[in-house]
Amino acid sequence: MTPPAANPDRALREAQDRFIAVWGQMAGAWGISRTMAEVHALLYVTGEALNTDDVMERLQISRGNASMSLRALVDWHIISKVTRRGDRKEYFEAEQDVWTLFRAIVRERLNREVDPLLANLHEIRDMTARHDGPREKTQAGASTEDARRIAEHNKRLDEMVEFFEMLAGLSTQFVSPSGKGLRLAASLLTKLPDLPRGKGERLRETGS
Amino acid sequence: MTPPAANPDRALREAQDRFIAVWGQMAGAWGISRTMAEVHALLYVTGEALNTDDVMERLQISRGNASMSLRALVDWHIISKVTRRGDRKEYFEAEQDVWTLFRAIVRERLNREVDPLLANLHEIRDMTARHDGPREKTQAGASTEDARRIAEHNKRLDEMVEFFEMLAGLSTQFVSPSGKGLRLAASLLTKLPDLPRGKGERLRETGS
DNA sequence: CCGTGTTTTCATATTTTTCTGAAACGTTCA
DNA sequence: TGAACGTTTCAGAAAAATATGAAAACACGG
Repeated sequence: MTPPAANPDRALREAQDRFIAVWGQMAGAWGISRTMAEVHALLYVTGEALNTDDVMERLQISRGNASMSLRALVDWHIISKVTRRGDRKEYFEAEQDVWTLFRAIVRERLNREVDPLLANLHEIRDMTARHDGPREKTQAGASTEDARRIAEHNKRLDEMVEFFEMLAGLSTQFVSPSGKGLRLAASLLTKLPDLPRGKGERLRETGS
Repeated sequence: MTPPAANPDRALREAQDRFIAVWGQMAGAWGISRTMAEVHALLYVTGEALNTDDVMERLQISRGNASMSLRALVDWHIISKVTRRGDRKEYFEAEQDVWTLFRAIVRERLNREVDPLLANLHEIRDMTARHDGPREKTQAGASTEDARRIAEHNKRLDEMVEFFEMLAGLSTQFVSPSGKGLRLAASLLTKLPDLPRGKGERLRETGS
């Protein structure tokens, strides 16, 4: 499956290609398209600044596709445009620090996915806000039963909102200033086995 | 866009539908298909145990689709099969604790995505292992230049491997025993502003 | 304001993913 | 064993996501 590869150049090229393929498969995990991931992989793994034609050629994709993908990656802030004096072409290079890369991805997904989700959850929660207390019997029927079901519904939503707010807050820490939160995460790993529960700090209890 | 909804039942139903829609949009983020997410949302938001026909009807999907989705969700361990005495139908109910749900998802993605990725990265790293040191000039050409490029390549891969090993380790903590790691994460949030950097702590360890 | 080299756009084509529905397959109970 | 019920499978249909490529839009230098 992996022929020894005679000379260094060949080995390097093969390793790069394989990295690109593997990274491409992770596309789903990053929430980007396969090709985008491959373009990023190429830029990352070569460490060079490449132009659209380089990318087209190496990845065998169309100009339009390359252009779109590169732009999207720039929007994601994980590659950046580089211009060379005396050369009208635009070059692109990938962020080389893995942590920075990861931070950018988390930040972006936070903005694109978690924030909107939270907004929606809040709205949804409000839809049944007025109905939950032991209020008047809005209709004839079993208002008590209704109230119970709605109360449970609201509890579920509240828990979910709380959870995602926690997640968003945590991610923001991870992401913001200079990524110090991340280092923390790493250090956690090494000293976690016996975790330092700060104080009484129960965060809920969610009895099913 | 959101009519006040006269009676409680109606409000509840609308809130549920909207939750299902919103959750369905997050499907990509969880790495599952839209319908799967909707089915899960339905089970979660109603809090009831439903059978295939209930799901088909409420979501307006085919039997095959419902069956597939339910099974996949069971495989993901985020819903479970429930059998009722004296009823031949199979019912399904969703895990109601958000943290448990999240843990299940993380665990699953760890197994399905991160672990294979790490295996691949290691293999890829090995492809250029023999070429990196200031070794013999395998071929005629500029072996020094080759060596430099390969050394850089290896450095990039090593960093990436290290990163994902950290991530895998961290996630495992998050996920494993009884989710104690998660509680920790939450508490972090509340006391992070001034983070407790342990020591010089360069993350490393992880030797393959 | 042209000419040349480059990038962007976008309608159309292609590929991939997801869904459907009906047949095949189990199970249980008389 | 076989009728009644229920679940799973899967080939083909439908839908969604991606890619292509040629034309339009840009950007300069002259």
